Amino acid sequence: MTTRSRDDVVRAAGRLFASRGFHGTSMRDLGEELGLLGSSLYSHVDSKEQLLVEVVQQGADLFQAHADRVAAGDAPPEAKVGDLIRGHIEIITTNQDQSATFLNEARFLPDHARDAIVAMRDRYEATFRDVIAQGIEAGAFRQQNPALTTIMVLSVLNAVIRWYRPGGSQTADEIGEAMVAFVMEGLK
Amino acid sequence: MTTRSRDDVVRAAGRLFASRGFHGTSMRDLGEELGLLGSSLYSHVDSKEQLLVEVVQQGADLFQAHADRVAAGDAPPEAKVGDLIRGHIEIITTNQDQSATFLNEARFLPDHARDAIVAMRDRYEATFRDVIAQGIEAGAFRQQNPALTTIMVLSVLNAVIRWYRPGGSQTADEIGEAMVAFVMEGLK
DNA sequence: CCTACCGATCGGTAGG
DNA sequence: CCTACCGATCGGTAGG
Repeated sequence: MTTRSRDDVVRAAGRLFASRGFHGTSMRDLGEELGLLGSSLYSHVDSKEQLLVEVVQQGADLFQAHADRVAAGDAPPEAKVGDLIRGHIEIITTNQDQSATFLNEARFLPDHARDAIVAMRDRYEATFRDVIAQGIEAGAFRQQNPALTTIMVLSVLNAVIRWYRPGGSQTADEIGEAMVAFVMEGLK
Repeated sequence: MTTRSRDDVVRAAGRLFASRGFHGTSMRDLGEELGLLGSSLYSHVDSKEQLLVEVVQQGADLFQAHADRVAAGDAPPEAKVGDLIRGHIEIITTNQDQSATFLNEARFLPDHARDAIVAMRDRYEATFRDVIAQGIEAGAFRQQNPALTTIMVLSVLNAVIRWYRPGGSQTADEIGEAMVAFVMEGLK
């Protein structure tokens, strides 16, 4: 094995934070995962907290970038909702470590970083909510409370990180399409 | 403040495990929460792990007892689904600490205890699935995959622990009824 | 990236 | 329930 890059360290941190939790992972655990000593990690990063910040930020960025892309498009609300869902599932299933760390460990972030992540999550939710509200206004969806609907939709989508396993009975795409069908049925 | 009972210790453990996580809670933290030293806790319990086992078990028992009660009744499947949902939300909203610890920290249980909890959760899911399957068979619900539907329904219900706050804009009962309405719409 | 540490904190025990 | 500890482990640093 050759020498490790900073990115290798962050990626390994995501893996361990996702499976053992931030507080359940020691710097020595992380070193072992990479074949080096815990103390050697400090030539790549300043602190354990910094690793958490970066992994969570990566997760948040993936979701936000995707939502911005969909929101900027000119598709009708119905199509946008489908794209939002498909993208969300794709991100979770292909970036499980960052997604799980973002969804489960963000609460352990230091105050400043946590505030920033909460703001991003709120903006992400707002994107869903706005598109759903537009669909209601356009008459494509039935009358309903867009805020509550958004929470419920994201609950189902986020829970996928809890039960999805690559190589399981359903592919990531199948799950995405099942989620789209499920949500569309609820919206109309 | 008078002397603490073993039950006080378990309850306080639930509070801290729910908010800081199992690995983010030290026995000294827990002692402080109760106004005594960490070492004094060992006159009430054998280990920190034992506390986790008990809190998670309490959570699991609440859900399971409720599901068994509904399943044993002779109401039609449609009514049973509503009762299962209402009870689930009521347990989460009135036992937030045990519910959060059960839902978020069970993965940190020692192997033997975790296996038992996973088995209980599977049985709980099976109760939902069976009632939904009965509803489909009876023609009350549309044709669908009961296993996938159950996962999605429980995803929405379990996520309530993440956003419900007592004294918020919606009462626990209102949330329960909103969940029943949402799920019923999806089932039919 | 390792050697060799540091002070702080961890879960837990003996004895009262 | 406290006093007084224990060995192990924690995040992190200095110096090479």
